[in-house]
Amino acid sequence: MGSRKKDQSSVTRDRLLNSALKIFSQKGFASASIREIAEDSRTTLPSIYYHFGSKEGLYQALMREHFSAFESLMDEFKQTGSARERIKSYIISMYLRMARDVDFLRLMRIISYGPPQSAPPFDIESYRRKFRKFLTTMIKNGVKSGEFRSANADDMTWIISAVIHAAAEDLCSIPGKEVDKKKLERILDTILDGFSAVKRP
Amino acid sequence: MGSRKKDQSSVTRDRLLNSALKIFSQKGFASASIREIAEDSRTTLPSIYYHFGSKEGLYQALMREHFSAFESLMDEFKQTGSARERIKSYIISMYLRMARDVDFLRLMRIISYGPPQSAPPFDIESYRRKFRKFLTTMIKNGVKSGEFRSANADDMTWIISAVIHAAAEDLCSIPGKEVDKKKLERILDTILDGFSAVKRP
DNA sequence: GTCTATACAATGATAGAC
DNA sequence: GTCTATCATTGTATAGAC
Repeated sequence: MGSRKKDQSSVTRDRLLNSALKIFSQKGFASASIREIAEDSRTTLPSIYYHFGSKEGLYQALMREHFSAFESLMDEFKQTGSARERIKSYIISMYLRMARDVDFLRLMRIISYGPPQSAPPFDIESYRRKFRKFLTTMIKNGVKSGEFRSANADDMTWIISAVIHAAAEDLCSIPGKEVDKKKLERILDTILDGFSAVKRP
Repeated sequence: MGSRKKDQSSVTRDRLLNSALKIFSQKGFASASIREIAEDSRTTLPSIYYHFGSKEGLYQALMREHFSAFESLMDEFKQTGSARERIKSYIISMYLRMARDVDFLRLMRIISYGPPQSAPPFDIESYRRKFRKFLTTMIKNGVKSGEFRSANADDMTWIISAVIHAAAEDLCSIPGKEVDKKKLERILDTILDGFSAVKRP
């Protein structure tokens, strides 16, 4: 620890993390073999135990590393413009962030929607709650200001969540991505028209 | 074969299929062990090989059996009422059908969104295409009749697909189901307001 | 810190008795 | 048709040399 340049140890560690993301995102936790991760990283099996203690330790380190980037998206978001603008801007920025880390997105999907208890516990749910609360607040502000109809704000949040969910799914799909930034903007406009108190021109 | 009542053979077969749905839907294909399926069905391991040839044969038989029910939903749908009514009616009927076969829904989710190639190939995609074509046609009819705005019909289809996708996800989630028939109806109304050519009263 | 070699458990599949 | 017993393979994890 504490050397000026990257020593052999941290190089091995980084290579293991990169290969772990690659293999875990392809096969999930249970079906991925640490033998394959060791081979892919061009190190050996005991290196995993030296650096991370166990298969689960490697997995936890990987999750922590990538997850914080999505957390900070909410914290650093600038609340300016109309509710419609704010919602669109945030969802688009989230979409662009997801597009830059598709392998991790795939891993999250496998963990979330794959067999329960097939992966070690990791608190994804608290992030989801934070996201939904963030979104609901923006929507309720839009209702309060008269920009949106006084329909059920939870329903509206559910709809936007379904959209970002499906957009993430599209990013993960290998063949024929259907969504891009422009399409997502159109989709959000169509949906926000359903929220709007007055008809869009 | 061809006995008047259920003979021991078909009883064993049915028990194996029931246990297979239970275990596969909990653990996915790769992580499920046929030993556990044999135990759960209170038969033995070689029975699986006698009736289905292999682990994959058991899986294929299970998928075929449950999948046809969802196929027939489209074929038997009565096309009456406005575009809005037809879309709502079809999505709700699909939702109710899903709610009656949640274990299979979980299995489909694990297969679709889990690790690729961790399960034997089964053509789910052709069903999805059929579903989307079915939906697009209803929407385009609504545009043609002037009931919906002349916005992008593919975007509208994508939105409805995202909704049924998220509703399925909600059905699969163990704790705190958020959606029910009433909420789904409200959600569809809010979304269809965004499609509508005139403002709803 | 990194390697070779290996212990140990669990899996899919099969042989052969009944 | 159903069982007990067993094989070959693969998985996580570790011991010990360097």
